[in-house]
Amino acid sequence: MTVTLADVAARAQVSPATVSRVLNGNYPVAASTRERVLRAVDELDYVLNGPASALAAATSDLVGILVNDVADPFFGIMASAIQSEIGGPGGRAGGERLAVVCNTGGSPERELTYLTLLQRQRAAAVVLTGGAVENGAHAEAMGAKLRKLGAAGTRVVLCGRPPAPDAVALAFDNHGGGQRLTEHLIELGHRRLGYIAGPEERTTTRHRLEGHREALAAAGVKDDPRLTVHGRYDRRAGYEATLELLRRDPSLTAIVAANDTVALGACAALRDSGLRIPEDVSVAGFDDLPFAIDAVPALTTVRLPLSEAGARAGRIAMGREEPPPGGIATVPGELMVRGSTGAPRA
Amino acid sequence: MTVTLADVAARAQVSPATVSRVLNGNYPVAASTRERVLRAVDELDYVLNGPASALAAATSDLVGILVNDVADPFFGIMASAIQSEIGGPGGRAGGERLAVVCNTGGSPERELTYLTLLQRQRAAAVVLTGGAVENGAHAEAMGAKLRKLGAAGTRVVLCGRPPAPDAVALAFDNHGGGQRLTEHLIELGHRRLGYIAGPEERTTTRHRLEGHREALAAAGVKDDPRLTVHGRYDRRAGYEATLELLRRDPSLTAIVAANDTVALGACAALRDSGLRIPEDVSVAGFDDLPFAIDAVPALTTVRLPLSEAGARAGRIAMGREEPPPGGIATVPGELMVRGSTGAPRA
DNA sequence: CTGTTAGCGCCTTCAT
DNA sequence: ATGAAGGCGCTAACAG
Repeated sequence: MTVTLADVAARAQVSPATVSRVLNGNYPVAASTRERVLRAVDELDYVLNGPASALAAATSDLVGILVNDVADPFFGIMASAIQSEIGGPGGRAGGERLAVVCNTGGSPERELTYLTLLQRQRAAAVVLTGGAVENGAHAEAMGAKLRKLGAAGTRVVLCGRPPAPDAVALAFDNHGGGQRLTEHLIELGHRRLGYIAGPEERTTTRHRLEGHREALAAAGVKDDPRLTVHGRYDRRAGYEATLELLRRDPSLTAIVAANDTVALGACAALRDSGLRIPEDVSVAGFDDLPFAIDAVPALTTVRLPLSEAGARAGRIAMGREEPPPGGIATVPGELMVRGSTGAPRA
Repeated sequence: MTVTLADVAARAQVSPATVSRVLNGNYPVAASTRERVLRAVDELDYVLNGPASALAAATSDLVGILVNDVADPFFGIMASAIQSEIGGPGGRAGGERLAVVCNTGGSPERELTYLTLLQRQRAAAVVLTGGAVENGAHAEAMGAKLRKLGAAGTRVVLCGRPPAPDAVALAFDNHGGGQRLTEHLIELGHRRLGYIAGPEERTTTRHRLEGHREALAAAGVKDDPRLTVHGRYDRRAGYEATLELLRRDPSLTAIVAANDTVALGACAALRDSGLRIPEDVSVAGFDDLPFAIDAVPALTTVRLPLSEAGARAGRIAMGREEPPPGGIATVPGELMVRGSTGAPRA
């Protein structure tokens, strides 16, 4: 029924092994023979059987990419960049590798489940993106799983995620970025700053928040715990948290959001409350997603090189670039000062 | 070295066949036996070999998703929704299916290449998203490829893509949406409308543009060809096209953009030109991506139910929902009137 | 450079 | 309800 390698071999009058060699191109084959084989492949419209090939060779052309949610540009951009680097020569059968994108929704259980599924597929590599959940038990389970993957020959790379044993890590400098952002606001003269943080248990949330607090402390600004509100990393959380912050302290002059999406929600809440940005309240985000520049006024934020980091993670995962020394690199963020922040009202 | 099914069988003191049956759960096994097997699996930390399993069973747990670029929320949202529906029971070994996301960049060649790669993987299903390129030769090659996939047992679903033979299609009503949008502007009193279209050869571009022209014709507004500019589906194209349109006709009072991203670029260009929205020039987009509502003023656009359509495509691809009658359904868009459109200046 | 020979690890009739 | 046996399609030594 379906055409197999043996059929091709018969038609080209060579052995199956030779056909395999031509297809994989990792072995010398006479030009004339190759020609004949390729013609037979074409005539028979033969398509290699991936599973069979993977079974025999004990490797596959699949690369796993774990994200919270591809619908979120933060992850979509990284996934896209990773993917752009996993193709190319070096692999089996044409060097084309497929990206398996897994939406974990940030759930530790799903992360583990997907890693097992990728292990089952004998994935060539796995890239985990975004912050991790802080939970001892889970961290341990995760570490064990990553170790097993590594032992099975799957390269593991963390992208925008804090370092972990047994994995190469490209970590974003969330701490430093958060710090510089708040320093910027303090320099502008702000003293009453509201902070809309992400979910409590995530590393990203904690690091950005710690940077913020450090900047406050360094400037001798007292950190009023009532001015920090936690919520999810989405627009609605930003909207509601802003209303809450305004309720708690109508005199605040700036709002720092966990990320750009949250910041947009904050802007909407401020507008709906009749407050001008930045005349009445300054707003800052984090990430510098594409839409940040189109906010009105344009959003002051910390630019993370998502695309560059993703591409690099992809290359490392493919063994096309050396891992950073010690297996860990910190990717800095860049403060982007735009129109949404200004001097506080008098 | 690596634990195999036989190892599990030995430890549980049953035959490999029994272990297989327990793992796949599609065959009666005594509760006590199952118990023993599962314990052995656990103790040995056994992980099924996907390729071997796929080879023997002649099916895989992979589902292909073709997109232009996951970094674009338009595609990211659909990919995310599709993915959310491909898991669940019904499949092999736990029913978890993996999504293989393929960035085609809109290139016909890459589309074909990825389809071959998915065919090679014996993918359980493939969902193609977004508009198609209009090109006879390519359409034919594509049709042939889809037919082969279908013949090999891979379910093929088109999502937000015009119908094609041998595939179930959920098509967006780009034509109708484009038409209603322009009708809206005409009703507001606009007569000089600039149109920023997408790339020439794409179905999405053509359908939206035709809807626009039809609305113009119906209202007896002459369609000045100089007021239509083609460009890519990105912000920069919108920016540049807007400057070009303003150059060609400074008297225009409205700009209709190919999509929301392009519309943001248009807004930026207008602001930079010192023009107010909508007092001087109205702007409209298409898609209603999440950021559209946060534009200032909020963007009038046509809402496409990307998430709903993606979810439905995913269910159909998994055989969990009946395909629409005739294999074709048209998904309507909804006109969202917001602040970026208003009456033309006097 | 090419053919021969064994599996890779699992599923699935066919018996029992 | 369980076991035995063959083969899924390909690759990787090993010869030649």
